[in-house]
Amino acid sequence: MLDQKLIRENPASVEKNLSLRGKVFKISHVHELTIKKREIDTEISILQSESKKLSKLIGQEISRSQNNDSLELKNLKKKGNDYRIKISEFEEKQRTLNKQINNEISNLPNFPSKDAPIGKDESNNVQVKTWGDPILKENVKSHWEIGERLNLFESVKSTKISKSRFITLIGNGARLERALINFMLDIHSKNGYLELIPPALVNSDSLLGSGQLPKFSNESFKCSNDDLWLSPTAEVPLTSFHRNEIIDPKLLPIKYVAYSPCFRREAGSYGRDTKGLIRLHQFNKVELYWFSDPSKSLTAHEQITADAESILQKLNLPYRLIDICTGDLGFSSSRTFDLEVWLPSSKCYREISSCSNCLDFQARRSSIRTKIDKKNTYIHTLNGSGLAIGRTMAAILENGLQTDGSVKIPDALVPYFGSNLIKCN
RNA sequence: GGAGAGGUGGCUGAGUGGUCGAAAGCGAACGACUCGAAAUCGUUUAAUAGGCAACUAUUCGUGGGUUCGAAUCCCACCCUCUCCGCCA
Repeated sequence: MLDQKLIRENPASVEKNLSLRGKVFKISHVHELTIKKREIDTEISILQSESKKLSKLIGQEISRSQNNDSLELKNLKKKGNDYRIKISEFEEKQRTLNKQINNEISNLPNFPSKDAPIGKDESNNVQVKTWGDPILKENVKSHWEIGERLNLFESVKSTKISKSRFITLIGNGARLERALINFMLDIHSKNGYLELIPPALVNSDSLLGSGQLPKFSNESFKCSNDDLWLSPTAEVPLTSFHRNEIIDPKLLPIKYVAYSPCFRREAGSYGRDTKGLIRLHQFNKVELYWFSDPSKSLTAHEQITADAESILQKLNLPYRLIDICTGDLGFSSSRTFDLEVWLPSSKCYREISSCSNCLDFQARRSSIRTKIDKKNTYIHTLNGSGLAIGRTMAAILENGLQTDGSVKIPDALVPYFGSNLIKCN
């Protein structure tokens, strides 16, 4: 959520900042509404003040005179009634205005950071660095072919259970998934993150707080009988874990690592990544999350990204770091570094982690503050996948494929998986 | 799902129509006493919006309503707790 005061006082700078996203944002309408609201607020405040004084006077009058039916009292009450009617008229207007303003502002995305590369879409993203040596061989089997051959997962049967884009993990596939989750949780815990397993169902306020609602209701699954949604990412429950709180500054930064299943409708992605583990309606993810002192979120952003990278390095998976350009930034983010892992079969890097600094955007939506110099100040929130489990498995299968069709398990994962090889039957 | 109880400031908890934004206690901060500390005493101690400030307004789960005036009365909803039932 952008600062309403800023919209009211400096609409030009708001439009200018938003336009970095490569689209035109017209905020003149909200701007007018905020000014109107301000006038009405003042008007109401004055009326209430007078009405309050009058009520006190009536109270004093009654206790003094004992005559509850005097003409004077009747006149005073009549006057008070006039106030009440007038005030309720203004309040009606105020309610409508508030609704309109909230609607419009909660649909506005965060400002891109000044440090983010300027660009229109993903083609303008900037590669910052690469790590490891990508395998460049012809005819490398895709991870779904490998998985099918080794009987690690099953998608056709899963459409019976649910529909397309769901998967059932089997045997070593299930075990590898479990090993990856434990491995990542352990590493991050050792690095100072507190482990959480949050609810997988979240209410509308939670989705609003982290920025998935109101704009992206189409991208999450909704429970029809309740105000509950299947959480698309642990970022949602983690943000709301501290919603409506004022956090003791001594506790900052708060760092959480959370395992959670993630559910996404993937509307509009028909025909893309239809096979394998890359794009599913349900997938597992280990998420990193920081509540940071506002003055320290830039270094926090570097740290959270490095923490996500450390998993790829320990698994010895080649990857690159991408600085997302202003036009490709997610709704709540001011700056995002994507980690993309090398997939030999498609000879390209695929997103496996997204590390974002949302500054005070989510904190304002969720009302999460801390005391700085005795003033309540919105904290900064950062999130990063550390990592998406399914995509990590895909990368391990393709990068670890041996000439005999077996798959080598990265050394660091062996203690978790219990074997250094997935053999062909 | 059935029956009951309840949601008040950082916490405990009083308050059933009129200076109640709210007693009291705890906690916290500051000061006095002390070489220092404990104890004691004194003062202070909610948030939000607007304003440079004085101040004004709002907020007693949420949203409506009654009234000149609502923490207090009415309606709806949400949540929590206890017991029973069901259940991993």
